[in-house]
Amino acid sequence: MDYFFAQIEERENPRFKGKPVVVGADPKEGRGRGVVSTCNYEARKYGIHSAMPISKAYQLCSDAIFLPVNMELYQKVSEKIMEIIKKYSKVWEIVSLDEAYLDISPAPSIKGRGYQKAESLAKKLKKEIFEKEKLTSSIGIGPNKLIAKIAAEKAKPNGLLMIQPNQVKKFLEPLDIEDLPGIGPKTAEVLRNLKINTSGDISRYRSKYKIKDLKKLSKIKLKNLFGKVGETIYERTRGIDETPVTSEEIIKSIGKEITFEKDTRDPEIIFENFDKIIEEVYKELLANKFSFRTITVICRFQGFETHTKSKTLKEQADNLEIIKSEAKKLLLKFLIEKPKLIRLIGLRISSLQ
DNA sequence: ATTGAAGTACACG
DNA sequence: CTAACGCGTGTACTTCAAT
Repeated sequence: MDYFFAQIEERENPRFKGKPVVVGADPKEGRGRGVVSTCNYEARKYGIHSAMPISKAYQLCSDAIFLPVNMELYQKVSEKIMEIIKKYSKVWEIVSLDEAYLDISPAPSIKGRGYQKAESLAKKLKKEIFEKEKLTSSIGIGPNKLIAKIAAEKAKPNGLLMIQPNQVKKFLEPLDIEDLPGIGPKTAEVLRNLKINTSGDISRYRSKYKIKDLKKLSKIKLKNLFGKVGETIYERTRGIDETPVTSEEIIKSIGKEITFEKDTRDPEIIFENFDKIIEEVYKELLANKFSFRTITVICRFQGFETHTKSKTLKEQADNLEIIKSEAKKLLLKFLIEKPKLIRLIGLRISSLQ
């Protein structure tokens, strides 16, 4: 879906259309501590984007319409859209509230017309979502999930982009390395510092590293630099991805965390919030009828220094009292061994069953 | 040599 | 001129101890 949260807000309140809309934390006149969840394209003209600190977004455009995240609403809309999407293939995968894959590979017997069929299905799907939900979407079509995802990204907003197997190389090579899923800021920085494309050709004049340049690195080199991720990068730069489209999802952990309005050492504030977090995690655990074995407490101090402490029990447990006592022991350890002000506390349970 | 626990780093929406 | 930095979840890696 295109700029999903902000687009829903526009739909619910048409007065917002044409104005910059930012969904996320409260900017509090520039002192807010949160980030932007999603913003519309008008807001993007000011340089605002997802995950940007809300204080910076406020600096860039204090006149924008800043809205809180109404997750329950987005969840409901998402469910309706996913019901539509699922009708288009038995093989589907929901990735997030606003993203899904469909595997519409034709049976081998009717191969050949696959991409034409895919394109007409995609047009129909976009149309149905728009008619039923009044929201625009973008679809990428490709020989695998990797290519479909990048194509969808490039098609935004309200677009459709189909990349057939013989077009994959030409499609990928001119893209920035950050366009490749799995290459985040850290990996991109390490790659930039390799200066792979300063060997005297025209690439010297390009400001950004392209996937074409990345392809000069051997699989061994990438493996040495980034381990397993490096090998995946090697495959992906060549458009290779065999991961299946699958709807089975296994929850591996449940957690909650909270950032305080101000960094604090006040035990009232810390423990009141921690109790709340424990209750919420426990509620989630009950809702899923899980048991757990590992409890992890997260503590972020002033200056963003983040640590975890965890305890794995001898046996599976599903009891609130055990979470309470073990989690508090772990949190107390933090308080004892570090005198710094605390920015965030969190709790996660894992080894679920 | 293998396994598992604890802790960290990074990615993504 | 620079820094600003949520939340929930998953994967992978390192280190160290126990089996």
